[in-house]
Amino acid sequence: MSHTLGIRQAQKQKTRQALLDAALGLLEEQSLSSLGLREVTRAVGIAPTAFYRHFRSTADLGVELVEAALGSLHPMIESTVSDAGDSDERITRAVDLIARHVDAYPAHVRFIARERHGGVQPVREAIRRQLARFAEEVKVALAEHPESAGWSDEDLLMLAGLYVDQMLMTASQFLEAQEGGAEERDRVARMATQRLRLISIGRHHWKD
Amino acid sequence: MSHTLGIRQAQKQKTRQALLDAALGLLEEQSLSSLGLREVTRAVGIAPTAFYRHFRSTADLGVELVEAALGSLHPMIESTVSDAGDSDERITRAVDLIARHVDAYPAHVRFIARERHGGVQPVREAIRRQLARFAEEVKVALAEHPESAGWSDEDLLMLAGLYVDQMLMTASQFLEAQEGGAEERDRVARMATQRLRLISIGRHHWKD
DNA sequence: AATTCCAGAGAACAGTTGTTAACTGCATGG
DNA sequence: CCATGCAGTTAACAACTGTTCTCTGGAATT
Repeated sequence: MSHTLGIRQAQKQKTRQALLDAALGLLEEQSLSSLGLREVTRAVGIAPTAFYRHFRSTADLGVELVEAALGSLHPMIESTVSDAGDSDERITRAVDLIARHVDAYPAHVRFIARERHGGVQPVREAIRRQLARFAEEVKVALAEHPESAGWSDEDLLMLAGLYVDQMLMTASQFLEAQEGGAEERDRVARMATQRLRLISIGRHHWKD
Repeated sequence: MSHTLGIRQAQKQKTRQALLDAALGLLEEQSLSSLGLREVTRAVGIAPTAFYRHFRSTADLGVELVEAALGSLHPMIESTVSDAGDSDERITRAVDLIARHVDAYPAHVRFIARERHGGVQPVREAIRRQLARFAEEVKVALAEHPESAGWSDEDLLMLAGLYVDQMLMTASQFLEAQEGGAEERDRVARMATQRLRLISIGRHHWKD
């Protein structure tokens, strides 16, 4: 159905993706505000000037990285909240899902955690917008649960935001624990599980 | 009682403090990993080489900034948790305290939020250590409350960590809302209050 | 087949960076 | 009062940065 895009545009998208990947790699040990344009092109193996064919600046590249990173996170959120099952097993499954995601896309998680409060305003803004969108989706999903009867819209959004923040926090903690041994990761998993349990309990007694 | 420290060491500490302050100012619109040594000395008005009389590198300076920033935050934590009073008014007072702190030391708050997951490993480590210390203190304070009867040590630490993270999160949100109008700050305050309420409810029903 | 288009190369620009070395002047301790 | 110590200066280094302009080769269009 999609017509074959031509050799030309295909190559362009290929080097463009290479730039994004290289940047993500370099950002493992620095922040975006110190990432140099030449540094990225050197890692890809193209001339510095060719960078401008794809991005206006490294900040621009950063904004696109936000889409990529949070795009990969998006399906996870849905399956975390919307799915049914016992409350406790829903929680352990969510934590497990986060752990797997961190293992699969560590650079994405690191990028979001780092640049959410980072030194590049447009990137912060992009992350903030996407996370607000996530929270909105979670809110809608929560509203369908029977436990949410009598909840105000604002309180539902509060809870959704709490879940989203908690998810990011947990992901970042898994990332830090990645270097450490398996017992360190287990500790993070247990802590995160208990946090979610406490939130869940608070949620069920909210109406009192 | 403290003997007068001499003109010499006094001047040294003065320019040293000037370097720290200048760095904190420059870090409002960038991250530590892109902060240049020359940039800082230029802002202070001394020669670049004089920097080495005080710090080995900008990362070194960053570690000292952690002590300064979290030192100012330390007394706040105590008065947040340990003080008595009705649960609800304790919460609103805590949120108010956070808001005041952000107004008083915005650069400190920004620095911690930014560098907690930032690109400079020694600084991340320093922040992590200090926050762990905070959580430990909060845990001890919580253990004294009558509501904490029957809680395991690990669960108490989980709750303490949740409080600390929540405090930082709220502070960072107040900072973002600082540019916005008063209604934006009110929204943040309300959200934070409700989050703490939910956590408090979960805490009281934990034993079930 | 002839023409246009455009991703990437190459060279050059004015600045910037961290770090070294050898210095100066002044407060300090003997 | 004189010798030492040391915060800060000056000069110079090689290496790096973002950005502009001009050029080229091959795919795309006509």
